[in-house]
Amino acid sequence: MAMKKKREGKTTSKIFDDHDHGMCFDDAIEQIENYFLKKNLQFTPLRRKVFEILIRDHKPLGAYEILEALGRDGFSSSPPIAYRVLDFLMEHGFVHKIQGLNAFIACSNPNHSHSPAFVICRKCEKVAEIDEKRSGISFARPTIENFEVEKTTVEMTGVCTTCSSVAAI
Amino acid sequence: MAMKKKREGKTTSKIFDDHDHGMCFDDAIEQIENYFLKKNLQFTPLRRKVFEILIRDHKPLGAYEILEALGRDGFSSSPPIAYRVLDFLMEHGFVHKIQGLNAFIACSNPNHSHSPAFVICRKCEKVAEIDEKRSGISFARPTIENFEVEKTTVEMTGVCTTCSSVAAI
DNA sequence: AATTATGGTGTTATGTTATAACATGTTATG
DNA sequence: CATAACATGTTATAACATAACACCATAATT
Repeated sequence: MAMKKKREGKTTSKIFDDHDHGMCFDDAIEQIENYFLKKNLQFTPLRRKVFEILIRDHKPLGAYEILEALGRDGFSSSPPIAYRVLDFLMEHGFVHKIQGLNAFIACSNPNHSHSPAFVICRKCEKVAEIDEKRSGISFARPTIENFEVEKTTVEMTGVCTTCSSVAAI
Repeated sequence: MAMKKKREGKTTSKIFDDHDHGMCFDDAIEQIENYFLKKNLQFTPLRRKVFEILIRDHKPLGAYEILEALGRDGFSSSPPIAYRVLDFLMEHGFVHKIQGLNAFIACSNPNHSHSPAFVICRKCEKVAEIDEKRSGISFARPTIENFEVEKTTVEMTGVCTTCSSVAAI
């Protein structure tokens, strides 16, 4: 059984790590707890674990990678388990799907805009979530005649400076 | 064997059909022929057929739907056939992949911007390709510090007025 | 002309991602 | 208590995609 690809990063460009990860982790957990409490939603052990797996790695993980991690931690690891929890967390904005990678990532700033954009390095597969202001682009809920936009997906694929400085491909 | 979903449209909102399809078809074929000629690329029967299937239906088709159509027309219908041709046509900008649907669509305006945006009705699954000016959003090749953007994916999912006027879900 | 390289297509097998359908337990509500 | 709503578990399978290798045609090289 061969693995398709590795999702491993090397060192990173600035855009990918301009934050204090310890704080990010604690903050994120606290935020999601508060949110669930306020909304009367259950932050069950399974949901917590899935979110922790994602926020801990702080990188996009495929559903089956999450399942493996769940299995290692004593949870069930049949596919629907992951997909259901991921759907739930996505509904509430704490997880996003990176379409270009078929992978999932914890939201960097669940308080902020809910029209995030992602910058994806196709070499190291690191992903940065940016908001409108930072990206210099405007895309949230544009007005389209005869159409009600509910969700906007923006993904920018390319190469980070760290990877481009390493080798040419 | 159950089908997952149908990709069938009903009547449409303006944004989805503001063009003359007969002209669109002929134009598109002519454009791609000229392009291939100019670039010294082979517009083989298989490539032509795949493009025709897509431009004829003028809606997103899954790779396996394309394969079925190829099979009906006497071509091989094993998966790599479709994926290879689709990759080729995408490289040259005549086909786009709709990430949100895992489907492929012929490019509406191969001459224009190569940073298209797509408007996708989640009910009828009709897709419209729009360019920056029309969408009122700006996204092509934005400048991101420490990152070289190569490709930008923009997909707006929602409900078209035709579908929203039919029923509430 | 023979040789080698390149490009396009065909085929088998398998990898990877995602969902349907149904079962079981648990908590909230009438 | 009954029942509804929600959360998780399980089996099976659908849907999407690629690896690896085979074959043939045409072009470039010797």
